[in-house]
Amino acid sequence: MPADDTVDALVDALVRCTFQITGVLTRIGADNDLSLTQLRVFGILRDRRPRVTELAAYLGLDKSTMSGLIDRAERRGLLAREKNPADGRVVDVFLTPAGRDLTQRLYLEVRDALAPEITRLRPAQRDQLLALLDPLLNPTGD
Amino acid sequence: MPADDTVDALVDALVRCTFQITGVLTRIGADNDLSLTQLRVFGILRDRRPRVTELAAYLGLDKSTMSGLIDRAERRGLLAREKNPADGRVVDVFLTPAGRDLTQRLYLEVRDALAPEITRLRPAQRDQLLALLDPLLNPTGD
DNA sequence: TTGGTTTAGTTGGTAATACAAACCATCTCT
DNA sequence: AGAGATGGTTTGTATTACCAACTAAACCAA
Repeated sequence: MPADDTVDALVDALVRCTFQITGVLTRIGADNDLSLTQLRVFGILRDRRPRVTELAAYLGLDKSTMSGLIDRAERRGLLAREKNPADGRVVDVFLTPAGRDLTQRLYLEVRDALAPEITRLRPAQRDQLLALLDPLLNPTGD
Repeated sequence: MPADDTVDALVDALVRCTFQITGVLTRIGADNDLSLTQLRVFGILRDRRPRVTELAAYLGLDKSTMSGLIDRAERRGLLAREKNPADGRVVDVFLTPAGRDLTQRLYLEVRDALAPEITRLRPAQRDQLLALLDPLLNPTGD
């Protein structure tokens, strides 16, 4: 692994960018009484209906952690559990209408919070950035 | 604020990128018995010697949270407190040699973990990405 | 079909993270 | 000197997170 200043600078920029966005997300979560982790849960449930273990795997958390997280959100009426009819051991998790509303609101808040930074880029640059982030997100090939 | 699909896609990509990198950082932290927050603490102390409140402000945390964080790391000999000679109320925080070593190792681990993704970009693209991230990080002007 | 194993999820125990409120020490300003 | 502001710690509580132990359901083998 050869020393490469650009790689170093990029690692630095990516990490700082990560913390900056995490800060925004944490703040928006806190405004809605949600932790960052719960925010992620809602993000995942937006277009999925996973079982508990799948959800835990997405988030890199233990099953038991997942149980508690779901408990608390369920008590608040934001999501619900349902036994999987095909396999009695499995519990599916999904958003309630209230949870869906909240998720939508959260998404708009995040969008509005990040928009000022994004619109600092010219439209052509936005497309460029999108194209550059893609290979970082999708480990296609390799 | 007009609807703009590119902005939406970019928000999505940035958030996913954030969680992906957070995952990497969390794993590296865990391998070294450090939480993500502690990782950030070490990152900040790498080239600073802040007072407790400054550190808390950087991280967006309460003073009291900071106290505990520092306590635990201090007990492990990774960082130290020192009364500020100019103002008896203030406590400065800084890395011990052991903490400095650990921080350096962590940095290399992060670098190695992110390098594969980065080297998927051609060198010219890396420079481009760096240039595009810059305005997101530095709210110059506005 | 019965018995052993694996899989899915919950429960209980512990440590770390995080906040708020109360508190002590020090500094600042009048 | 005394009142108020500032910087940190302490205390109490909820959440996050892990591990280990447990229960229920499914699978598999003989």
